[in-house]
Amino acid sequence: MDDSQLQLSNQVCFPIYSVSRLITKAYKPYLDEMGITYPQYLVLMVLWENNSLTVNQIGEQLLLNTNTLSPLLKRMEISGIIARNRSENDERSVIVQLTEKGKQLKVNAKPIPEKLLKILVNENIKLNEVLQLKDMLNQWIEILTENDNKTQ
Amino acid sequence: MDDSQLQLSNQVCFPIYSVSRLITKAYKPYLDEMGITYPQYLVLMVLWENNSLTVNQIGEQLLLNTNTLSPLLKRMEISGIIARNRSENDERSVIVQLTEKGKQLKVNAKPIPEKLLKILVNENIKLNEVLQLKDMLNQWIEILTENDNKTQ
DNA sequence: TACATTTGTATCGCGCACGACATAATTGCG
DNA sequence: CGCAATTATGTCGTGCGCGATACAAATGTA
Repeated sequence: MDDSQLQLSNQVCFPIYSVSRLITKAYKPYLDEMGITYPQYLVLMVLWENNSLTVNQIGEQLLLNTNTLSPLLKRMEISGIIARNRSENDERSVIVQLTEKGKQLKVNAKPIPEKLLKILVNENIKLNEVLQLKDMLNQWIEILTENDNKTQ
Repeated sequence: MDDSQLQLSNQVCFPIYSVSRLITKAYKPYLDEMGITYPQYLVLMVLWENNSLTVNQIGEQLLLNTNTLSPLLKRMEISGIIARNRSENDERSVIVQLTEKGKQLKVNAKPIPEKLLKILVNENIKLNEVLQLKDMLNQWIEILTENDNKTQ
């Protein structure tokens, strides 16, 4: 393995880091109108599909721990888009549900994915390349999650 | 364009966000030994190639603004791996340089890229796919940076 | 039934990111 | 030259991410 290949992980990891930040920035103008942030948008996407979830269940889908989610959900509760209630079956669990306002935001959010796609797909980057990328990233999520579990 | 394609941007953006965080986590055990964080590692990589740079020059390479870099560089100065000095030519500029300790860290960092690559490349993800991904991400950086400049 | 263990959530502290804004040095232009 | 505009850096406030830790509820087990 030559030196350029040894540096390859840097040559891939840094672009992922940058693109991730740039994507969040690209979403911002649309999310600002809705009064939410990108991580809050992710939470909403999960809740629009599953009206009622515990904090842990949201965390499993977004790969986030409660030390990130708890304050984030508290902010979302304060802005009136979700409600949090202790489960009656299991007093440890907190049930997160959309408020009417939270449900309504789905309408505002609908045109967002297409707008982003129009930025990301062009004459140089084809749709099928994006699909390939998606599959590869999902494989990396598996690998890296497993690696993370081993390291802990 | 059908509904599944409309959701495609979400299906790509979220994995990028997750993989970015998981990669930072994967680097952590190695960087912890060196007493640095992932963003600080990025700064060091730039400085190992260019012994003396202004804050802005580092920011151009890492796509970070001074409101992120200034406090980050201050922490790196406190931990003794870089030095910051006002330029004599232009009193506005701050010259960032590696200390002896900062230069030494390059030796410790050398084996890291290979370790990461061993995690990221396996029987399912081939090296040439990673190279393809790298090119695509760099194109996205261009597109998204341009988009960001337009929006500002 | 006692008691250790596990589970679900939350708090704390620190280090980013970044928008908004401030300040001083330099540059450009009439 | 004089002064507006630009440039380089920095501060402040807010919102993540996450390791370490706390704590109460539930579970398992002798």
